[in-house]
Amino acid sequence: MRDRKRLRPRKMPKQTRSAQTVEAILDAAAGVFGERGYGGGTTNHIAERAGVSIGSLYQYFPNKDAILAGLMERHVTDGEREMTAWIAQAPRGGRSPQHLIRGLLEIMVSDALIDPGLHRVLLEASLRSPSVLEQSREIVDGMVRIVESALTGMPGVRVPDPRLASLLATVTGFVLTHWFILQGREASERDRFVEELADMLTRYLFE
Amino acid sequence: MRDRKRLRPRKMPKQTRSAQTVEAILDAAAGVFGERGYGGGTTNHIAERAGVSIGSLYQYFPNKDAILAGLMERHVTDGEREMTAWIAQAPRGGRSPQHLIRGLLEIMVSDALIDPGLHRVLLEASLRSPSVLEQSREIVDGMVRIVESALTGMPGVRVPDPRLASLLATVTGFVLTHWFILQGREASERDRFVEELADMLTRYLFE
Amino acid sequence: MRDRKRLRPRKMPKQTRSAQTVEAILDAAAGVFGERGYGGGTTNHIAERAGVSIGSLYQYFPNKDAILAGLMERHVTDGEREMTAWIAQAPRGGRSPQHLIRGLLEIMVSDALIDPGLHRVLLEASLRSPSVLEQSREIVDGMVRIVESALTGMPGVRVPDPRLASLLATVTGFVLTHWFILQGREASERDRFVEELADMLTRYLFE
Amino acid sequence: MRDRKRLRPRKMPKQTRSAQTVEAILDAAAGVFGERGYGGGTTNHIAERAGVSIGSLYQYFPNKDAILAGLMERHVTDGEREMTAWIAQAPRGGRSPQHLIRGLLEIMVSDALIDPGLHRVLLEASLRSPSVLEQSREIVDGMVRIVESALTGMPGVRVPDPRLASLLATVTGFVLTHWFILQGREASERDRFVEELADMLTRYLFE
DNA sequence: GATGAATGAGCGTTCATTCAT
DNA sequence: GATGAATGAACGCTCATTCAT
Repeated sequence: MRDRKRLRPRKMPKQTRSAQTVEAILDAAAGVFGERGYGGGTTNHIAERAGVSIGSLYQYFPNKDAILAGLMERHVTDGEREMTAWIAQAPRGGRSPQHLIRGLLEIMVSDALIDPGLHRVLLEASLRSPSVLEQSREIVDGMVRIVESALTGMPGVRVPDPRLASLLATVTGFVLTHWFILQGREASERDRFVEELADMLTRYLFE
Repeated sequence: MRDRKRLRPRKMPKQTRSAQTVEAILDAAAGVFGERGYGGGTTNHIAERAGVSIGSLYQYFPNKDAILAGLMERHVTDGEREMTAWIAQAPRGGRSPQHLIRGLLEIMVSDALIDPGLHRVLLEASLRSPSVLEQSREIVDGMVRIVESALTGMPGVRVPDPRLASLLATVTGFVLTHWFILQGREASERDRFVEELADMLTRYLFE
Repeated sequence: MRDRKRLRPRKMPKQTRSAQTVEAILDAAAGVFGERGYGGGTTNHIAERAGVSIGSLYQYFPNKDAILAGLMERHVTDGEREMTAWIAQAPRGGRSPQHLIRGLLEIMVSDALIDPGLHRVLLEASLRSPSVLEQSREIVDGMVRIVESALTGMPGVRVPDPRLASLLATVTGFVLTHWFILQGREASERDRFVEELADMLTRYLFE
Repeated sequence: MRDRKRLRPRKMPKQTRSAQTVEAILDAAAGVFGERGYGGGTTNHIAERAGVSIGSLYQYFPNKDAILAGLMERHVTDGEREMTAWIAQAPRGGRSPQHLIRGLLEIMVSDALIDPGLHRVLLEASLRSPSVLEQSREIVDGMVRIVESALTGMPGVRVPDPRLASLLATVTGFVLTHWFILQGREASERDRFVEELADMLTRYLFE
């Protein structure tokens, strides 16, 4: 219940200046959390780095968790858009399922590589706070729906329950790519790993 | 450097009383961390619940993180033993690879079900603290080795690189089962999910 | 390294309110340390006596030692000003060297008499913490320079090395007066002692 | 009143083994306090370094301060013996007062040089604890008596009040040499300083 | 709206000392 | 006598959050 606080920003900034402030705070928070973790990054650090007063920060975000939620939302939107775009254009190229899947995995990987420190914090947060967990669940659900709709109508699909299969495949892709990034291994290893993962998912989903 | 603090217990308890104290502290910590999270659980809470003074707690554990590490180690030992035992006895029954894999997944699941709250904290900690991450990496490595040795010499293995395949399959099994448990879904769903996961891994590993 | 923490105040108080807060903290610290010693005086005691929250205290002083350093600096500034003023006006009166020296000693004595407990703590601190020792060394250096410039150009000076003599005489005056005060002896004794000390220093410095 | 605890060792060790234990504890305490200061050195450290259990330590010393007092007493006895010996033999050599005084100062200096860290702690303690202050006052009194008896009957003494002069001269010698040592300056400087100090005291005491 | 000084509950941890074994 | 596990009051200090200006 303690964690059920509101996570929405306090005001929907419609004016340019407000939007810029929010953006500056989120940028600063990404940096601070990425470098020092969630517990190690203080709201005062964030405000200072954003160039606003701590009072202003609390005018836009009701509490520290809400900053994290804002970060998560902003971060995830791009990823979803990329995935959708990839799926939409893929059939046109007439490429193999394996190619489709690899492309999705690489979107996830490059997404996580932008700022591994921040990713670690976002994952940590989804374990720590029920409300953030809820949010991350919605994100995964969004991705699952994208994948499910892509699967539907593709030739050679072997799984009897597309919903369950989409869930399993998506979560596997999502969690495994992130797990790998957080290990901090080298780029050469990473390609081998992604390739193998794509192979596993392809064999699972297609005949 | 800050995270490189010693996580080893301060003294190896040789006397019965000491061993009981350590055990009581770990039991209490499992409860406290499981209920309130790592950040929310205080060392004084743990000591109180364990029925020892805070001073005694710090006589056995140099800091809060070390309690978590102790918890992790204790928790993981049982799991590894179970997995090894299962693999050792499986061939005798002449069962299918699918059956072997399902068994391993179920060990992981029941392991995580004992105390989901604690599991959440252990996962969270491995994202938060490099030294705990190191420890969890060793744990996964241990499981990977177990799986790799099981794979070697089994008929019908299709993967060219058993080491990589073991890593991928083990991590997938480990992370996905935990991910699922942490979602708090129902038992009926869970069985379907584990079955599907076993199917995916079997198709990946075997012809 | 542990002792090399910053001792400077955290923020230069520019607003009136802040300056008052800093002043209140220093006043309270003088009282608390004087009564209970450095180790016996807690930062919470100081904050309470100052009528500010412990958080505010730490907004102006990064740690406990810094409060002591602030105290030292504030305390010493007055003393130096008095000594300089005395030396500047002394020649005008055409008084004897003995008179000049007695005056300086009496400034030191009355300085120490304002709050003997605080003086004890300041001396103690300069033995305990290298950084405070550094600060006290600078203070002594300041006094030595004042004395040396006074000595230069006075008639009847017999010492060949004015720098060394100033150091010896100043330290002797400073340390001995403080030592005497800390003995807690009576006022009548004190006058005899200061007189004798002045005699010794005069015979040392002048023909 | 809090500081008026008993500082005497709990038992006068007449048996060899007890005496050895006490000695070992004092040796260990000298090392620990010298290296880490009084506050930084714990009784457990001392016991460990002495090779005895913490329980045994408290069998011989009622509290931490008593260890310091024991250290002070042991340390000072040698110094007094040396000073007495020097004074006793000096007249035989028919040496100058200046020579006598320099010898006394050099005893003090070499005394302090044996372990400057420990000396710092002993001085600090005499500022911190009234009971240790009392003890150090007795020590100084002892030295003053030695000096006074030496002064009596020497030719060329110019001071009218030998008791006061002995006090002033002794304290000056004692405090200044210690002050200088604690500055950590170089040996060459030290000789100049002691010479000058001897000069000052000689001019003060003798015609 | 913006500011930033002020708040204070509560944290992890220490260490002199005791006392059952 | 000797041991060392156990004690627990008390410390310095942090930081999310508020609210008077």
